[in-house]
Amino acid sequence: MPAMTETKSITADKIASHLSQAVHEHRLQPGAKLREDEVCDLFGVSRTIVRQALRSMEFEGLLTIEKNRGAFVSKPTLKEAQEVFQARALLEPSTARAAAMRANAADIEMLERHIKDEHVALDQDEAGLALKLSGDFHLEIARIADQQTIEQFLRQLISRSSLVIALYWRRRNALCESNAHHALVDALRNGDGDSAEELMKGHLLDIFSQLDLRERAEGSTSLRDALRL
Amino acid sequence: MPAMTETKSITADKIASHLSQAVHEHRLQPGAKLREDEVCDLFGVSRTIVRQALRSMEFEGLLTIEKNRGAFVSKPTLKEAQEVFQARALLEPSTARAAAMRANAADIEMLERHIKDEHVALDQDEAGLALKLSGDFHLEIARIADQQTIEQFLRQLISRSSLVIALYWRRRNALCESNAHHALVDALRNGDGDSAEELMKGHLLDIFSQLDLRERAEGSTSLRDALRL
DNA sequence: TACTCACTTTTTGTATACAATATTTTTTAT
DNA sequence: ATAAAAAATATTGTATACAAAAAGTGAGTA
Repeated sequence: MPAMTETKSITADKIASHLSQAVHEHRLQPGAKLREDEVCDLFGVSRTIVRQALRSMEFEGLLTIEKNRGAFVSKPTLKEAQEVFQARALLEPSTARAAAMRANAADIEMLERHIKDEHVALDQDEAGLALKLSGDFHLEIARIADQQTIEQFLRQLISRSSLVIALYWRRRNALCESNAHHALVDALRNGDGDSAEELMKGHLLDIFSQLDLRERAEGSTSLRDALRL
Repeated sequence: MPAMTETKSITADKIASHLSQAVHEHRLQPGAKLREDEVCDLFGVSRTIVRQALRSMEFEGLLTIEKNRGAFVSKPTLKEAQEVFQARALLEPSTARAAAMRANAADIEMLERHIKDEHVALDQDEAGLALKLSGDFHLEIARIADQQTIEQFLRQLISRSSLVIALYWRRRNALCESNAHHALVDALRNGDGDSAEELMKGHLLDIFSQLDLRERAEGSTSLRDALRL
């Protein structure tokens, strides 16, 4: 259990956070099963805590728990995929506008660092990490907009987006969005709410248009490998 | 707690549902504590199940669980109240539009029954029940629109709205919204998406404008809490 | 009276034991 | 050899026991 060492209090939240990261980075693929005992061994806690973590991930939409069968990484259907991006299209543009009105220098700097990290990840062929960072970028905008309720919904939507992308993304290697993110940061820096809103709208449409609507084959992964523990 | 007799399988969901209903109907007020043992006795299950139920209600925003202190009915702050209605304003109008495009005769009939039940509840001075039914009306529209993701968010938002209303509602006895609901049903029946969207937008603004935005005097048990912080 | 400190009781947090269900393996019959 | 049935194993679901923390109680003191 290398990574998880000697942090005295391993809480359900931390376990959920680790597992979520693995799902976001596509090290745990949709359909993968998370056995309770296995997670217990990896983190050194009892099933009580692990079950809390899994349950919270179910609420976020990352896992689907089937009674008496266990917890599996969710496999969003096509309809769910569409709904996720429809919901994002309703929430994010106006949030971007609000963020443009509130962003300060520190916010802008943080966003730029985000984009830079994303580039680094892509250069190192860490597509999963880049995807995670890209999602965080969107969350960061909600944080800047100071809209906690929407941020909370967005967290769920972005989690599900990650699953959708794992299942339906057309070109695995080309995550070309950094341009859009750059333009968004420019709009925020200039306090240009109109542009920010429009750019976000277009950006979401752009992502959605790159999804492949056919059903995808499954992949299976070892839990231990996926977590790199 | 009349109903919970006999049923062989008392699941966490059912407990959460019962408790949620009580919160929605304002029989359980914001700040009220839900002791685990008490709920156990009421429903005749172990704490394991009760804790699941409480946890799920926390995710929905109905409860706030404080470590080592217990579960309390949430007390949304003013900012949260505003955020809830801002989020609803983003999600519900376009959902109403979509519903207008899809509603069939059975849907319309169900909505009309809803309104009728609401009237009956008001006539019998069951303001809490009327409020619950009013929330369900909004959820029903999301169901008709066939937008499960948005429906799920709306469920949380309406739950929180109920708490907001418990804390910030101006005139306790006048829940005058049935007119707005009637007009909405008309628009849905006519398949008039534009009207449905506009009516919903206005309806939400109307509700929000009836909230009292001053901080509320604390209720019975909360003095000790206030001093503590 | 008002306050504090120690002690007792109550309540929540976690681990574990046991029960119920699902899965896998073995056995048996055709 | 294949397929069905049965046993064995593995995994999840629930209850309970114990630990840790908070809340409550009361004696003692200024």
